[in-house]
Amino acid sequence: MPPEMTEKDAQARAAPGAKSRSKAAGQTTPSVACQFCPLRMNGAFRPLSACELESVAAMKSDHLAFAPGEELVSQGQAGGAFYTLFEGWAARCRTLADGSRQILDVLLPGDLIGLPQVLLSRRAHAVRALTAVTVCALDATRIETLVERHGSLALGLLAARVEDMERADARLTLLGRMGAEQRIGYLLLDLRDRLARRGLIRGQSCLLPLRRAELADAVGLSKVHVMRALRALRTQGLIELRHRTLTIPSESKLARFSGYSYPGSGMRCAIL
Amino acid sequence: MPPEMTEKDAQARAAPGAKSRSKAAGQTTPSVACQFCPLRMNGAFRPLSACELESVAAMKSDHLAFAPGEELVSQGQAGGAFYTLFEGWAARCRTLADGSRQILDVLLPGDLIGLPQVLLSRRAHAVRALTAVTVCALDATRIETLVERHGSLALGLLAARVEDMERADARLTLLGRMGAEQRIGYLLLDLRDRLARRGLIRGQSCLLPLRRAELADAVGLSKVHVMRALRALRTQGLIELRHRTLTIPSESKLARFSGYSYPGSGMRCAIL
DNA sequence: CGTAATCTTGACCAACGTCAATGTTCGTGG
DNA sequence: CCACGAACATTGACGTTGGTCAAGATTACG
Repeated sequence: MPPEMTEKDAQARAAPGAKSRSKAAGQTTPSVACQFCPLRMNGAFRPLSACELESVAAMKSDHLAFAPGEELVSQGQAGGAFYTLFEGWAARCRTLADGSRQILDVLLPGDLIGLPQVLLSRRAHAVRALTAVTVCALDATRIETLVERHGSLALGLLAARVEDMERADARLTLLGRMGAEQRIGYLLLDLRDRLARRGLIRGQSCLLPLRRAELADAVGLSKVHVMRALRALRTQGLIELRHRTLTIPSESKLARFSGYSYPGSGMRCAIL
Repeated sequence: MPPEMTEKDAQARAAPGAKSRSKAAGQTTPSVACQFCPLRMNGAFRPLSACELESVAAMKSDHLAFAPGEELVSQGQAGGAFYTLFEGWAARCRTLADGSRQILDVLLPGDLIGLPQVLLSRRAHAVRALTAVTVCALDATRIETLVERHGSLALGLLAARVEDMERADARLTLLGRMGAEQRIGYLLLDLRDRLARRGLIRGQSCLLPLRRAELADAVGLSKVHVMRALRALRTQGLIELRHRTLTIPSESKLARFSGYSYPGSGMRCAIL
């Protein structure tokens, strides 16, 4: 079952799409104040009191940009990068000794990046930009006072982690007990749903910047088999995916097919 | 890939080993004070200040016993069971519509049970006793004041969740990118290691109460294929598993084989 | 317009699931 | 203490899912 890698694949995924781009890692760009954060206005975060929001805003130290393919956090070393993803897509992923890769989760705007390093001073996985990305850099040292001062914010942060854990459980079940077509269907629905809840899409179509190889790494299949599953789903009229555009004609139909169930009134990340 | 189920299997796993046992669900048994908790004395938990320990001890409301096969928490409904596993083994697991089952994690003494219900008022998975089990029942309503009063305890709780997440990531990689023998080897090492860090085993052998079917549900394989993998591991001299007794001659050899890496100075659950 | 990356497909092979039959262990009642 | 039966463990034979290889079509982008 371990899908081995060719020389070519390995070098392709080192920086997909990014060739000789001169934009270097973590460029500072014009900042956005938390109080006027469009994500927060969209209801992507749980509502905060004025006082809490002030403390959160004080944590933001910078606004950085990364090119597609760049690593925001790399596997193995210690250190304290701590971000909120503001714009674009990223992936938490783990690379094995044999070069094969598992995408642990796809990160969307509003998701927190780097909590493990902050709390555990260890990083078992990397975070890589899938598209061009901007992030809010957070001052990790302030998290202690934040938690001490705002108990309800700490609870919210905890609840967000627990919710992440539930999503992780769902993915585990997906890989352990479900077939290729269901895996793909589930992943696509999950992404669509998360985007929708953050007010980032409207119609029944949306942009899906993931390549086939990345889909494969996310659901634990080979690139070729992902193709087969996609074709099967298309044949059944469940999805349409061409030119990076995903269309799901009937969300409920696909949900039934892939065993996806809608999460409760989910508020996601706790802070910006 | 979805391992379907026979009629017989389904009814077997409903209450494995427990037939007409009269011991009912959640019997109260003699309690143990947190201050003298043997687990804490073994260093299973992160050290607490006297003040913190007092608050934690105040949360403990009862000490309950469950028979093997009983559900401590059942899938789907709302409600606030909140425990620390004190003695015995349990499993978080999710049952699919077709009757197949995924074990999301094996719970050992010291692990927290029920945080999702407390924080999310939703339970996407059940928790089932694998052996006879006793738990410390916690008063869920007190968690808010606990977090507000003891910031460092809240951070610890958060860190423990993040650490859990890392283990979940490892399991995902396991199912997505590794073969049957590696999956089994990894699971066994992980269990052994967690037991050892809590001072629950000493030699190179230990009791492994998991049945073959449960191993299978944990690593996303069929019962039969688990057998094949076990045989292969035994042939290679990596493990010996007979009569519920697991022996790992060379931990480092098995670790190398299965891609297992030892976690940092891990302190696990934050409270009792 | 040309080159490299990605997508797509077919043919073939390995890993894993399913079915079914036979031992083994263990608890229970005689 | 022994005999019985019900889970549980183990194994072989065979079918299905998914991986690998390799070639061509299409797209993205300079």
